[in-house]
Amino acid sequence: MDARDLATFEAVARLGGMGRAARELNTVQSNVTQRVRRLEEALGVSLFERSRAGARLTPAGERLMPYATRVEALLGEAGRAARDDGAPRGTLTVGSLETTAALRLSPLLASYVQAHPGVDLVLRTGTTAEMVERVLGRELEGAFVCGPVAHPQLVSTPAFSEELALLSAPTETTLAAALRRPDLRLVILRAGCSYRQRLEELLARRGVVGLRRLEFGTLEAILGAVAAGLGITLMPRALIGPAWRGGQVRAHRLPAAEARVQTVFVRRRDMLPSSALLAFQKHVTKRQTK
Amino acid sequence: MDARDLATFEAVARLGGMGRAARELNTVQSNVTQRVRRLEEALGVSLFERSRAGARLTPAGERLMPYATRVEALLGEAGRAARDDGAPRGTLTVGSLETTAALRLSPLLASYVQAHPGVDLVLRTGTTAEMVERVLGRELEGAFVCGPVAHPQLVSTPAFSEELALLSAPTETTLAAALRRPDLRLVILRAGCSYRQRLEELLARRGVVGLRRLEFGTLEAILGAVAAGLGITLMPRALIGPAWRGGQVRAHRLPAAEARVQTVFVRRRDMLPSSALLAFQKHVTKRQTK
DNA sequence: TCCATTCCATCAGAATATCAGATGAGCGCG
DNA sequence: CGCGCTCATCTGATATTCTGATGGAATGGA
Repeated sequence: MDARDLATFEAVARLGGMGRAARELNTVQSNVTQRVRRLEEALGVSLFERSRAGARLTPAGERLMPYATRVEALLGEAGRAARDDGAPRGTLTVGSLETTAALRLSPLLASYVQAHPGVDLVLRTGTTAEMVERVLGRELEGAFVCGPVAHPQLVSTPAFSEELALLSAPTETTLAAALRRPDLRLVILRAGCSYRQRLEELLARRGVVGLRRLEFGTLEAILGAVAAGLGITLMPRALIGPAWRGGQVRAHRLPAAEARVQTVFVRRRDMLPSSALLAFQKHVTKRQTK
Repeated sequence: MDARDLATFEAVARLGGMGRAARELNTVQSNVTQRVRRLEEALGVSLFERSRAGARLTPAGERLMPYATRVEALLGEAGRAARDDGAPRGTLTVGSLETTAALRLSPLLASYVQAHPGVDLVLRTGTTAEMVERVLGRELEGAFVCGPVAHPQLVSTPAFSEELALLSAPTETTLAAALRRPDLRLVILRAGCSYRQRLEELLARRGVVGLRRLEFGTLEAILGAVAAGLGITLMPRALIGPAWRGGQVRAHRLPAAEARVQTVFVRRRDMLPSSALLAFQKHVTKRQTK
């Protein structure tokens, strides 16, 4: 059984059609048809039900499908294992929450790339949900996300511990006062942000629900909006040093149970970490204990 | 990365030379060279150290090797999974101890092949060590061996429980008397037989060591030899009914702790059992409880 | 009903890849 | 030095794979 036939099969099954698979594989449809046919002949079973709408897996195809993905993953891993001689090199693609990147990662990344000049480091930012999705999809080798993460396919290691603070305009002297404002809004970074969810839970416990939201793409814009009295937000206390010191925003302390948030580093359980990733994790741990 | 290149690589690594691999793969040496070269180019690393003596793995090759075997196994399993629709068919190859085959398996096998006419059943016999080796090497889907078996790659399920008896010529009326004979020999089936080992342990506990051995290939020959006073042997009590009834041999009862032996069915942990094997195991369990 | 669209199957020729066999080079050994 | 062993390289024959065109079947809209 040819691995490339299997990959073709996988694409057809995933995309639900031979033509679509051909486009993804940068080839023509007749080719895909031929590969699938050959696979079917080699196995002696029919893998797809063909119809006007496309191709649908037969029971035999359903049984084969998980193997197709596993073989692909294993071949990829084999290549990495053979190439990787223990000296970190190549491209390391990791993800991070925007806030973590801003607050913790810059010095860490700087010293990492300095220590390992053979590595091309790529950092993607996004929400916890997006990062988890991308790690599962093998787009990222790992990611810093808001913990805890419980997923059977992932293994997570604690990276940082943050204390969150609720920010309001400096004119609100207490948390209670800030929450009493009739035109209160949540100023958030992105729709799926895990701090947003946390903030809403936190407010709900205080009887505040159904607030309007303002969404800004950058941390600076958020701080600016809060300073201007447009609303409140939640973010790591350590991140707001400058703005707070300048008196632009007021940080309201929260009870420890609500304030503490663990940032964890997650990676796929079944993917062997590259030397570059191992060195990265070691780097993180070292910084953390220091 | 092509799976066939990987298989070629695996053969070269295992046999220690391209020419030898070519012979095993039914092709010519130039072809093997080409495939290995392509693999090396694709990976960007050298996999073998070539020399007059053959080809030796480089560190990169060592890292790739386990993946090569895993990919091969996974592809084989994929084919089986796709073909196997739950109705037992195809070839089922199992192993068994000679004694277990004689004592327990004949009716079981008969009813199994009757219940599943689509299955070609192959039974290989040998010692526990041989069977375990073959199961690990995927030559057998599973085997009945002398338990307990503790191997991380194997999973074993109890199949039968035997009571062993020590056999001597009918002229020896007691076990003690039988052991006192100066020209005592062990009559055994094969060199690696697990009953032989057990018998020697058993005798050692009674202060009898260093006995000569007689090795015969069939159970009948062993019983004949014991009947003729050539020596003693150990085998399942249930197996010797006819010979014992005929007064040809005498069976000496052993203490329960020494007499009980579990026959277990072992299979590879990481290999998905075929429907034929599942049906077989179910068959065994049913018979056992009946 | 008819036509455009969207699937998949099939075919034939061109481009590629694979194969076998011959040859060459390196090296140790008698 | 020639023999026997290895692997590398080359070449032409063979096989496979790719492409682009064509055809059929089903669907949905005019």
